Amino acid sequence: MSRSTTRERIEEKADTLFYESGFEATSFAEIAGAVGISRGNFYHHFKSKDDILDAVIDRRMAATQAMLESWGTDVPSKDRIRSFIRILMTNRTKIMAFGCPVGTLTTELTKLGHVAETRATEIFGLFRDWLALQFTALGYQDDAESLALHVLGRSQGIAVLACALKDEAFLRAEVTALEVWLDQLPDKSSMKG
Amino acid sequence: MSRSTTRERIEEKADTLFYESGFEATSFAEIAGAVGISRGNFYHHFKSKDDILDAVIDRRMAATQAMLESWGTDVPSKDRIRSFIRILMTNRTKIMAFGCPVGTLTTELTKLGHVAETRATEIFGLFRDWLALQFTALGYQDDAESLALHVLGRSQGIAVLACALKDEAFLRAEVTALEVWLDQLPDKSSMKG
DNA sequence: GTCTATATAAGGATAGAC
DNA sequence: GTCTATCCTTATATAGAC
Repeated sequence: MSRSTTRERIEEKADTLFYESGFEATSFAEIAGAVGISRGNFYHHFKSKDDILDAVIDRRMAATQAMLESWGTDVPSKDRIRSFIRILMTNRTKIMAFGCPVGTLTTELTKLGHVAETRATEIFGLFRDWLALQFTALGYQDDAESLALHVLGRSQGIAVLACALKDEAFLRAEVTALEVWLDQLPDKSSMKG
Repeated sequence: MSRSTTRERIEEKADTLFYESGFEATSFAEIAGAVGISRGNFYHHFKSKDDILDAVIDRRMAATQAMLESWGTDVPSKDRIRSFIRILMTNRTKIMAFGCPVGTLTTELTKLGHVAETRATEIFGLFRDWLALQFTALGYQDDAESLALHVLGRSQGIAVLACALKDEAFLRAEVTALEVWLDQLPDKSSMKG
């Protein structure tokens, strides 16, 4: 039973700062200040800024995996998809302030031409594959991936615009619209052969 | 008949670089290099980096206005909305490489806590108001703004995900889906009273 | 209006004492 | 494992010659 290590605390604060201020705009000084250590100590735990970015992406991958698993396998597939859509509501305050952590990071890394872009995009891959699994379970074997990307795309659009316009009413209305779309999608899983 | 001034050429190159590399990651040296002038000359035309950002936003506002006007008033409203949706197809190469210029700039400025965020968001406002006008013309007086934001949101989502995944098939499929949604929206403009 | 030279600050990264 | 001190580079911005 160990309390969190310095390395973990650095990852944690960097994760938050990268999300709220962006990767490039976040300096070592700010991370060090947030953790409460000196800049020099920093390099005992990470060898470069790219190194900590890798660690943050690892963290987010693991957190995403854990979240998807927490939504279980014993509930109806539509309820699991609904859990995904509801993230927008649960995290609405942060989303309206800073956008979606996944979308905004990949966008930034793309513009920077950063090598970690590919790894950041893999977080989208986790959501896509998990959603595709749910749509497959609903009987949409051939369209599972398109449907997964549709839900993912709609969610990203809601996050971008809700953040730009600081419009919670828009966010709520679009989440409801997406849930209605899901409700109306026929469950084909019982139709065999 | 004057050829483009140095100031105009700076705005032009800065506009492109801010889009492709991001505002913060773009240095004066890069802009100066692209224009073919020295860094010192720069400050004869703009007093700061924020000053050029203002000019770039002005440019984009004007370009947006001009584009919306170019779509005319003498064609059916649905065709005008379709013109908006088709931007995603027309600009698909750039969108898949760098995302939507409006969405990515507002997102970045939000994270930077930059004062120009509000002005950048006004570009979304131009699209929203113009789209709302078209939906009003279709007879959706009460829902015009929600419908406008729905189209704007869907478009932003398509841009973010197509860029992250570099997936043109996804972009094409979602543009088609949005056009189908528009086609199926009943024209209520003839029902008076 | 354009240039070179320079001021000033900040950021990433390293060395070495404790 | 943490600190202070320092190096190197880059960035914004200014001064002043041409």
